[in-house]
Amino acid sequence: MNQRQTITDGDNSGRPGKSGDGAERHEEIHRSISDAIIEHRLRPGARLREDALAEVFGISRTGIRKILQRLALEQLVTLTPRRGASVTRPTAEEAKDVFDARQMVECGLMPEVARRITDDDLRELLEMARRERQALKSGEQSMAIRLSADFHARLARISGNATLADFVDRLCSRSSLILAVYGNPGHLGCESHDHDDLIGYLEAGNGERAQAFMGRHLKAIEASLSIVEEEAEAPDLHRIFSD
Amino acid sequence: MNQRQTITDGDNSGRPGKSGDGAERHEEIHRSISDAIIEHRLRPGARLREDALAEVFGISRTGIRKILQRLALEQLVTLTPRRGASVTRPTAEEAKDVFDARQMVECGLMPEVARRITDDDLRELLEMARRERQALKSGEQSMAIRLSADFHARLARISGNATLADFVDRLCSRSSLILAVYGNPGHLGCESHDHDDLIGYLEAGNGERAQAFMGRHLKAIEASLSIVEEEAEAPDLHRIFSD
DNA sequence: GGCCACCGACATGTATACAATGTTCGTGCA
DNA sequence: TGCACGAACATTGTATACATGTCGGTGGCC
Repeated sequence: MNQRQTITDGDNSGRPGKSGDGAERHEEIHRSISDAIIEHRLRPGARLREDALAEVFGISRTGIRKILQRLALEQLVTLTPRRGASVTRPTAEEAKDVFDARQMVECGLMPEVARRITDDDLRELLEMARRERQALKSGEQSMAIRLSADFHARLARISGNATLADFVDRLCSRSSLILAVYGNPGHLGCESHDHDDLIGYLEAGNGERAQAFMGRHLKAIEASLSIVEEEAEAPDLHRIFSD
Repeated sequence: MNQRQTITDGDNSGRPGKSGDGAERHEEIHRSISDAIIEHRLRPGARLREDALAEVFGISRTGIRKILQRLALEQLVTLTPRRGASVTRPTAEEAKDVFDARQMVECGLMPEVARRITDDDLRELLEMARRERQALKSGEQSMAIRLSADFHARLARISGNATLADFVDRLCSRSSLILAVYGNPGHLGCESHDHDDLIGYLEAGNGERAQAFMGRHLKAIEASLSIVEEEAEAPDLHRIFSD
C-alpha cells in the first residue's frame, strides 16, 4: 500500500495540490485514456487490461473499471464479458450513422451558433484552426485529428445547448476512431483551410452559408474514407460457408 | 427477496453454464430502475441508497454502483460525491435544451422514417398509440407517459440510424423526468390523437408533413409545461444574497 | 501424425472488509 | 433559550480477496 502511494505521489509530483481527491484523479485518467484513443496512440482493437491500467495510473482495478465502463458508454471502448476491454473498432454502418448524425446536428446548429457567437469565441476558434493547420503542416496527424475534433466540439458548444453539445462531443470522438480505421494515412479529409472559411461565415453572421458549408465539409471528410469491410476473424468462415 | 434469489440460484445450479451470467440480471435491474423513474414511481429528488437497492435486488453494492453510474451517464440520476445518488431534477434550462434537441433530431428524422417505414412498423405503432390512448383514458398517467416515450423512441429507431435513435431514447427518458417536474398533473401535453395523425402522414409517405407535424407536436408538449423555477433548498439563498 | 481433452495460468466478475467523509443529534456554554 | 462544538452514526469510496470463465499448451489417444 505504501509502495503504491509512493508511486502515485511520484506520478502526481507535478501537481501536488489536491491530488488526494479521487474524483478529479479519475477525471484525469479518463481524459488520458480518452485522448490516447482519439489521438490514435491506442489503435482500435487494442486490448486494455485492467491490471495494466491500474498499475500505470497507480489506482486499484475498481477505479479503472469505473472509467472503462464510462468509456464503454461513450462507445470509445468495447466491453466484452469475460474478455475485457478493447478500443472500439467501428463498423462501416456505425461510421455512416455517425456522419449522418453529425450532418444533422452540426449543420442544424450553425444558425444558432452564428447568432450567438462572440468576439472571444471567434478569437479562440481562429487560434484552434491555426494550431490545427500548423500540426497538419508539420506532419503531426494525431494532434491534427484531435484539434479538429476539438474545433467541432467547441463550435457546437457556442450554441448554448449543452445537451446537443455533449452529443457532438461524443460524435467527434467516435469520428476520430472512424478515421483511425477507415482514414487514409497522410490525408486527413479536412482541407486545412475549411475551418478558417467556416469561421469567416460565422463572423459575418451568415448562419445559412455556415450551415451549407458545414454540410459540404462533413461530406468531404466522409467521402475521403475508405469504407472497406475488412473481414474480421470469425465472421469470415460463417459468411463463406453460409451456402 | 434474497430468498427468492437463492432459489433462482438453486435453479441455475443444475446448469452452471451461462445462467450464472449476471450481465443480463444487471440489464434487468437497470431497466427496473429506469422504468420506475420514467413512470414517475420514483420522483425527481428521490434518494437512491446503494444499500437499499442492493438488498431489494439481491445483489451486492458493487453491481448497484455500476448500474447507478450508468444511469448517471444517461442523466436519469445525479451522483453527488459522498452524498450518493438521487433521481435527477432537471433545471428549466435543461428542459429547454432537451426539447430543442428533440425538435432538431426527431423532426429531422421524419423524412427518412417516412421513406423506410414498413407495414409491420405501422401496425406496431398503431398498437402503441392505441394502448397509449387507452391508458390516458383510464387515468393511468404514468403508463401513458411511458408509452408516449416508447412511441417516439420506436419511431426514431425506424430511421435505421442507431446512433440517433439511441440519442432520441435518452431525450425521451429525460423528457419524462421533465414532465414529472414541470408537467401539469392530469394533463399530459400530448393530445391523444396526435400520434395517430402522425402515423397517418407516415403511412402516406409524406415525410414533409410528418416533419412539420412532429414539430408542432413537440412544441405543444413543451408549451404545456409550467416552467417555474421552484427554488431548491440551497440555491435559494445564493440567488437572494447574490447582490 | 493429427485431433481432442485435460490442465494450468490469467483475466475478469463479484462480494466483502475497511477507510474516509458527510450528516445529524445531543450537550454544554454563553 | 439559542448557538456552537463534538461525537456517534450512516453512507459512500476504495482496495483486496475469492470465485468463475476463457485461452493456450501439452499429453494421450485414435
